[in-house]
Amino acid sequence: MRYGSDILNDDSITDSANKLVNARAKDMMIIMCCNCSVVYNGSVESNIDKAVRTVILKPDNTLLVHSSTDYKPINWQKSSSEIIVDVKDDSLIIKAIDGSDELIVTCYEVYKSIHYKPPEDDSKTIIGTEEDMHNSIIEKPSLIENGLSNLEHEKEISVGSIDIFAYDKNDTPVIIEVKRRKAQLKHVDQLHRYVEGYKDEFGITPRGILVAPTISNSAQNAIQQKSYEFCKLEPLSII
Amino acid sequence: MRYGSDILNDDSITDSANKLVNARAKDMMIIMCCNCSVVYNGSVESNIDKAVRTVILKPDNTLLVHSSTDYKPINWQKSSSEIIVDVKDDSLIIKAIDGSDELIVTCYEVYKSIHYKPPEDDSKTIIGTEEDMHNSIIEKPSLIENGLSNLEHEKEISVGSIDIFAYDKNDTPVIIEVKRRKAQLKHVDQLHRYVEGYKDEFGITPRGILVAPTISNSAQNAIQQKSYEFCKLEPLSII
DNA sequence: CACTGCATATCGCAT
DNA sequence: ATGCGATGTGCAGTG
Repeated sequence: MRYGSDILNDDSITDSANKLVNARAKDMMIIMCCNCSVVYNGSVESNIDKAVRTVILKPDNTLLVHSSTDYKPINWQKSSSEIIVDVKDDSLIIKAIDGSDELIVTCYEVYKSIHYKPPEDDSKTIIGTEEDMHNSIIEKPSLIENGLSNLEHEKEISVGSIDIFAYDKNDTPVIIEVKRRKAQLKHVDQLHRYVEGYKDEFGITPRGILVAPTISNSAQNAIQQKSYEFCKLEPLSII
Repeated sequence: MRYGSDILNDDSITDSANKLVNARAKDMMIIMCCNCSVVYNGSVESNIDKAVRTVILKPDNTLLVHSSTDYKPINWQKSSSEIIVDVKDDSLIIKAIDGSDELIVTCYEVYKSIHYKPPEDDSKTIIGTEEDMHNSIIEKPSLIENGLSNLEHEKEISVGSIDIFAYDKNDTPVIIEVKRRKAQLKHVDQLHRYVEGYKDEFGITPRGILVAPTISNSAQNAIQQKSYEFCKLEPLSII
């Protein structure tokens, strides 16, 4: 029963280790179904007990340990890590070290492995980002309101970078903060910082406009309390 | 050459699909090395061209498509999705639908698969979180300063939840915001919101203290400009 | 190197 | 369901 519920041990630990090292030398993707425990020591410390999991070791040195639930790996190390493979006490040990961050995967049995040579590059085209919203507004400022002029993208002030800066029809400066998802309190905070920073730096009180597809009730309250404005804009409606 | 650089096609698409459906019915983890293209339509739209990648389908309906680089999958759908498996035009199609979010993985060839029954639960113990810092402060307020009293954890006010609220030796209210990483401008924003909110709600001006292992220069400037305070605390030093 | 800010962020928890 | 806030957030872009 090759792919059945009984897990068959294909190789000895030594064989698995040799195959792994060979695959690494050829920049291959490595996926292992194995019985393993994991220790992480970094800015936090974590432990997971011995169990069957999926270990992925990518040619860029990313190391992922996936459990049977969730989007996120149960443990991982980023591509900036150094990989050290070793056999000790009949276990296959994969260490991924990134400065003082250390991830150690100890594999007691390797049940199945997949090794393959990945494509050289693997790109993704994506539409509907916040950047797309910026570009639409710059091209067509009337999406926000009529009469906006002298638009600046990513205007740097002392307390950060304003998404879009402009002047309205009365020549009042306008600070526009754009979000691709529902606007929340922290986004009002961010707009508030830019408005206060601009005031401190230039001595003029600008308008503040939060642009997003929707806004939470408390963010709406904060907007009103501070006399800012909200402007509804859907990321995918403007392509 | 079983795990070599030549990728051997194990099964027909129909066989792969049947095995996949069987494994799903048994709540198994499914990993496939396959030649696939992916389309995502949700709050953004994305496309990736046909190439060899790693597809993981978890029993909780998480669907991940991993490329050969990076921590993040190149495409994915969260566990809240519904999974539909189909065969069409000699391709294996996996759809993961979550409301109006739709991820479609089209597999043209399945080179290798791993199916296994995962452990029932797979927990992780972790030390050094922000919550650990909270608990240490509550147990020993002198980590911040001497004379703090009447500590409240997660005190709710109208504009959010204060990590730790207390009174100092002069009975002045103190708002403490804790971070486990380097404090940044947005964290000063957050503290600022709580301080202003408290002022509006209770008519008393509280002190504001940001607690973190380090702080960025601009955050330090903002702290001083607003007469808040910074208190250095390492997450792992207080266990 | 430090720092800001986006992300299909995800995820937990409380209302 | 809505919404806030942490995350070992990761990661690109900028100065």
